[in-house]
Amino acid sequence: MLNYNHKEVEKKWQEKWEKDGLYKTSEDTTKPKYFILDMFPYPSGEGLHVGHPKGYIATDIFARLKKMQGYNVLHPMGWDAFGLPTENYALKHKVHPRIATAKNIDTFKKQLLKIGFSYDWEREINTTDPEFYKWTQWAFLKMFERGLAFESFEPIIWCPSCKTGLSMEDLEGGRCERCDSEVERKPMRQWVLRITDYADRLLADLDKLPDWEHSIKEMQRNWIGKSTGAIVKFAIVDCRFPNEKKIEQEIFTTRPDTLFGATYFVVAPEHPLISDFRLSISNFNEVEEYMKKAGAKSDMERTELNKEKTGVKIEGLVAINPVNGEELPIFVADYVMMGYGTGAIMAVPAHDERDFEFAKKYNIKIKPILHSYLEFWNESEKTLTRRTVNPTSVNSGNKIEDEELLSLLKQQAQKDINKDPSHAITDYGWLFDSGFLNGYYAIEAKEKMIAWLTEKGLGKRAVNYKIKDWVFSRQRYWGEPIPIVHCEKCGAIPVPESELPLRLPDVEHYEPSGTGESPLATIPEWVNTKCPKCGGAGKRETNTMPQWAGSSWYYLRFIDPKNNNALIDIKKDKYWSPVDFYVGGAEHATRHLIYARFWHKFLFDIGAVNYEEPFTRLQHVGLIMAEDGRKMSKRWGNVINPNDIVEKYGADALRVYEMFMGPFSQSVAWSTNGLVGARKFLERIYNMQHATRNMQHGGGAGTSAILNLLHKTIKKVGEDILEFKFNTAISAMMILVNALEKEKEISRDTYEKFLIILAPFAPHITEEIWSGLGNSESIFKQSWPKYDPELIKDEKIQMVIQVNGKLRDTIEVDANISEEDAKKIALESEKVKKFIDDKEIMKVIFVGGKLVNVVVK
RNA sequence: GCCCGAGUGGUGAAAUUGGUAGACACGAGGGACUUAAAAUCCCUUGACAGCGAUGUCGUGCCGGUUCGAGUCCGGCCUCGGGCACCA
Repeated sequence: MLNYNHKEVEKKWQEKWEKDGLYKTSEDTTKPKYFILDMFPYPSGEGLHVGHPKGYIATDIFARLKKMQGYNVLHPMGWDAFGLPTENYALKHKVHPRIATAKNIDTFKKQLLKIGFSYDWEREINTTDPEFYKWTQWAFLKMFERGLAFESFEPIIWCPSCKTGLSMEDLEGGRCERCDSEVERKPMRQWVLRITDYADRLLADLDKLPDWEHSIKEMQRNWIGKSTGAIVKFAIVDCRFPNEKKIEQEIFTTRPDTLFGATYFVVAPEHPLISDFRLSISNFNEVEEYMKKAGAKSDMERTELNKEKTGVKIEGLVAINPVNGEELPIFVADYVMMGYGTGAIMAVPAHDERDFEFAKKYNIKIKPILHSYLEFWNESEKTLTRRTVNPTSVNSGNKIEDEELLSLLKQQAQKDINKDPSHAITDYGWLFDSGFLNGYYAIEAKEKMIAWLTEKGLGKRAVNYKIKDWVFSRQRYWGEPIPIVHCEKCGAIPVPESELPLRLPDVEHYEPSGTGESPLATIPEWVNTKCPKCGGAGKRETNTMPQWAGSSWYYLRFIDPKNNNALIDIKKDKYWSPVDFYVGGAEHATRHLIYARFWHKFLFDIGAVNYEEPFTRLQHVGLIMAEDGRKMSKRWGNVINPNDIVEKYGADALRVYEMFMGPFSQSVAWSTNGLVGARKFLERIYNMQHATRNMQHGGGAGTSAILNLLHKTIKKVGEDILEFKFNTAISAMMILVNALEKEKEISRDTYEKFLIILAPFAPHITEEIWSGLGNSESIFKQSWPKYDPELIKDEKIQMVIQVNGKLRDTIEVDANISEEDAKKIALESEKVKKFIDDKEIMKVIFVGGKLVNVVVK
């Protein structure tokens, strides 16, 4: 038996490929292109574990296939290296983040190189490289020019442990995603990107991405969270002067059709209305106390305590319902959020669960105004039947004119609310007690109400999004400096493009101040500068950009990594963009992938790129769990380093095993036994060289059964790779190997074709065998074998014979057997006869090339 | 609570438009080779009954459509993911 020495072989070929520039990207634009991209890693201090390369292996196999099929393939790698994890690591270990980053990248790269990826390392990028972040800053300035980047003074989310402001996307369950601390609200100056301006396009264009996974699109839709409804103006009146309208307070509602059912009005504890009217509020002390209590609660507590709603009635003020002039009591309650809509709502307890709960607790009137069904008691059968009142049974089809029917619906609604509170939830139905909306169905009533409000100037159609503008500044050191100078005379002035990159100063101390000031603020020689506009004294912006800045556009730079004049050459972008296939973790669905789509659309708007969406096809990679079923983590001590696996079993075994584990996007637990299986599979292939040793090149095509199987395998492997079904591709190759092993001799041609289709999975061992067979050119310069459609046709098939759908016999017949012959053979089968002997044959069903089913009674 | 997705052997899993359920692999059991072990090779391996041929049952549960359902429809249950007082 030959002994396969993976260590020697893998090293040999990795050096040779590197020396020959085998993976250098071709710029021959006459060929079709394919841009296949991994989400570039964040080089942490911990190095890669075996789960990380899973996606990289998949894209590598795909890239190699595409290259062998004649495409110009762009398959690059780089480093997303700015941000808190490195900075915290650096503080802890007392090394400068720059040094730590360089060290971590070195570790990561060494790990990746051992696995034998076909990356074009000449295009390697690093977000912390000034030549790279020059363009991150440039894009920021372009946004600033267009008012998309602006300074805001609204309170933001602050992580006391990371000592920085965060964006909505940086939270996980209301806590800091990075350190799991409870976050606070902190009023401070910050830079914000107006991503909400793009919310509608980000949502609508998801429909233009058919090759994105459904689940990820769904997550983005939920995150953007579009609601359509109306803004309605309520007058706020001081009870002492009922005829004097103080102000108009707007509310947002998705259900303007239920305006007649509003029985109270609520404002968020942070709402300015309260302090503006403090003199009108007779119980201001009580209200103020509630506001303080609510303010002391973190966002976490506020949502966790959602079982019991709290609030305080504001005495001395009422809100006037614009549709009927009714006076509504006003409450302050923390179930209404300042950050969504207008921070004030009309409450319709009969048709909203939350309002219902609150109204019950504080004894507020619950007034139903719509319902959809009636119940009838059948005395003889003693049953209660529920009948939905449907539009067709009603007059013209869309409006109930019958007063009696409406009054029955009203009685039913009242009955249901008294009986079972769960009936009180928002429901669609026919309206009553609603003035001009009486008799209409809710959906139409909504439109009628919007039209009415608009006409009277009391409101208008409105859209609200859950997505918030992107808080874009961090009060930390390790990030891109924001290229702005503050001048007392001129305000915030952009650093001129010619001065980019604005380099991050190299300093000894970069500890966060914790006060909301960036560590950069402590370096006077850096902070103090001239105003680019007036030349007077100016101070540099000291906040830095968040970790997600560079990753929002990095993929473009791979196309043109060394361009000094532009972010990307528009012609090169035209050829290579968009990314044809993007593979990475699902955890980026609502952060990186939304940010990148936003930046890309912006770059498109300013004419910097040609296409509106950056990623055509998107696939998420399933996690690899530890053997104990938990996540691999230092904390559990169950991390497996790919270096150890490569050392012991070889990179090819690792690659084949990770692709064979199960469906690509599913998470699976690591199994060393399974890995050993992959290694054995490769050894068997290596040892098969014996059987081919004496064969002449191109000689002996092999038996027809083997040829048939070979061509079926070529077809299946090619198709499965394109669909990311690597597990079944490998299984097909295993079936072929099992069959080849049973042969005394293997044709050289068959063996070589098989090696080529295996090569993307196991590049080292196949290249070694390939060269050992006397081939001087790399196996990766071969073109992907074509299967012969004639050869994969089966002449004989196993025809299944069923009786009443149950398998009773299988008989080998000609593949193109006629219906008549098939039925005849089926009925003559001894096994079948046993089951139809004493029965009447009702019919016989024939499915060509598959089966005969005899139906008997 | 709301929105997605998924439930198949001891395990990871396969299964064109509805057409042989469990491919392929791991594990387990048995055997060959060996002084012995490892490695390798061969056989068995969904459950139940049977010496066997074979039969019955079987894709989370209940029901339906169909000659025929893992696959389609209706109603549940469980698990995973996302969002979470978003008006």
